Amino acid sequence: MNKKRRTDINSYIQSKGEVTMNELENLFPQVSSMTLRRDLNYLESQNKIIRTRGGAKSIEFLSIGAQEERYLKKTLTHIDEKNIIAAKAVKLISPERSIFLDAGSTSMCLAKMLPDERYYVFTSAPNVAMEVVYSTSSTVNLTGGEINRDNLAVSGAGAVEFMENVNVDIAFIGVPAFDLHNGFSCGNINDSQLKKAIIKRAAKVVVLMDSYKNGINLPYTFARLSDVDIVISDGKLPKEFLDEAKKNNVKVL
Amino acid sequence: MNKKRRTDINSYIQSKGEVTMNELENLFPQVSSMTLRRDLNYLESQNKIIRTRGGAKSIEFLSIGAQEERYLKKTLTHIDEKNIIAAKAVKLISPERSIFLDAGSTSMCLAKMLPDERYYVFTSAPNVAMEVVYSTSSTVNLTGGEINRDNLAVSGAGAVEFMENVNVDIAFIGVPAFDLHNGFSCGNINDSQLKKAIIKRAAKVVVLMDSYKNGINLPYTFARLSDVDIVISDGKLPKEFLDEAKKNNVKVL
DNA sequence: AATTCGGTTGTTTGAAATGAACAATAAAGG
DNA sequence: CCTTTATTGTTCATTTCAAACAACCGAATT
Repeated sequence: MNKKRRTDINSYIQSKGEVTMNELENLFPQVSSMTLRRDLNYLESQNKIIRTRGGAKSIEFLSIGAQEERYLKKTLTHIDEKNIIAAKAVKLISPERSIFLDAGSTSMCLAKMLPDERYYVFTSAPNVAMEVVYSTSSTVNLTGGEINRDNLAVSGAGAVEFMENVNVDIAFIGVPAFDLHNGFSCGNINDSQLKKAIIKRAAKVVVLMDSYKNGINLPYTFARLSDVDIVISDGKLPKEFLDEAKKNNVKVL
Repeated sequence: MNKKRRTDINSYIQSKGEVTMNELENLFPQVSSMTLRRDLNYLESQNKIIRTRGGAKSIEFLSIGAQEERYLKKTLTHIDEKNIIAAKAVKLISPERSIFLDAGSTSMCLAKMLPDERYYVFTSAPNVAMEVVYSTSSTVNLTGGEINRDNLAVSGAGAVEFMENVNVDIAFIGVPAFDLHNGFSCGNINDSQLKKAIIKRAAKVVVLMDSYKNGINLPYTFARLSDVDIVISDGKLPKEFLDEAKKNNVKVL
């Protein structure tokens, strides 16, 4: 079995949403269509895609209902960068640890990549929580409060209080905006307070930030560079950022 | 175009997850397979199902990954009864009200039926919360705490405390078991405490109970018949239950 | 090096599913 | 009652499919 071909086919389908046999045959002229069909069947058995007449569709794509499109758009922008970041982040996690996963599409990416082990997971996002419950054997805790329609985060007074009483080994914080002068900021006061509370409680603070977030300002600063331990990005951050990080003893991956 | 046939086909697919053409042909012997195929294509164009070779699959179902199957099984047992119950329940709800939706598959059914209005929704289930966020314009509040893998309920001390501070006009409580002697009971102490707290805070308490739950005992009683205002069931409850309900001034739908 | 073995890939082939095109039927409107 | 339009049924050529077997590859064993 050619594993690479199968993962290639899968990523192609995941990025395009669907394929036809003809497409695949052009894409992989070296292999026979029977083999491609076998690959599709395999991927279907793994619940990655579903077979249709003359091709296949991505399950990810289908599972996103019409109403979710607004959120979907955000999920899909810069998806490659987010996958890179999440792949780096998942390496920092080991079983039986207590981890916090923020709300947002990058964290969701990370949640999907978690190996099926037992962790103690805290999160403020119901979608992340469900993903972790389903795909790992972890204990999952969710902060309570009102759900923000934009990023699906639960926040508010209750959430802050909840997080003030837990110890986390490693917290993964999504970042809506960063600016050298104002630090990490976001557009919602509740989210900002929750992030602050978590950063205070976490032994290690890891920030997930794709390079498009750099140079943007939002109203509420929740952390400075000096407050975090590791910044994970996609390798396209400018030199000034890297210098400033080094000055603050922050590792950049 | 026969609209009823198409909605029938759709609900059949939604409840079973998938169909084959043969199945449909047996189900609708009056119509030709070409027509059925046309129906499937139509439903696909409406994003209700996706066509496969020799049949179709529910989109809802696909979004449920392999790991979710355990929960899925519960979702699918007695699905008709649950739909009947949810349909009755949704009639009790009007816009701008503050409502509580319990965890569990019956509540999830109810959530899916909510018209797109603005409510103030409180729930202890992240899947219910997401459904309501996506399909209505409501303000959605989630209780915090640990997620129970069996029923996807968030419960624990935090959840109880959270619910003690809110006012709900109408609470829909799912029931795992009922017995004339021990009242409504469930198998988890945390869930039981949360249900108790909600019943205390709700102006009107509505219990969603399919008839299969009658005559079963579980360790933790969270309410007596006299504590609730309305019991919604599927019309298959025994006379003794109805008598007892009348004695306690409980309406049975 | 030759042999064997497990697994993957290619080819042939008959069966199944599909949709186009046209015929039949039902429904709607004058 | 006739005309028009939409839906449904039937036939049929085309496409897609997987079973079965053959060929191939690579690794382990002799």
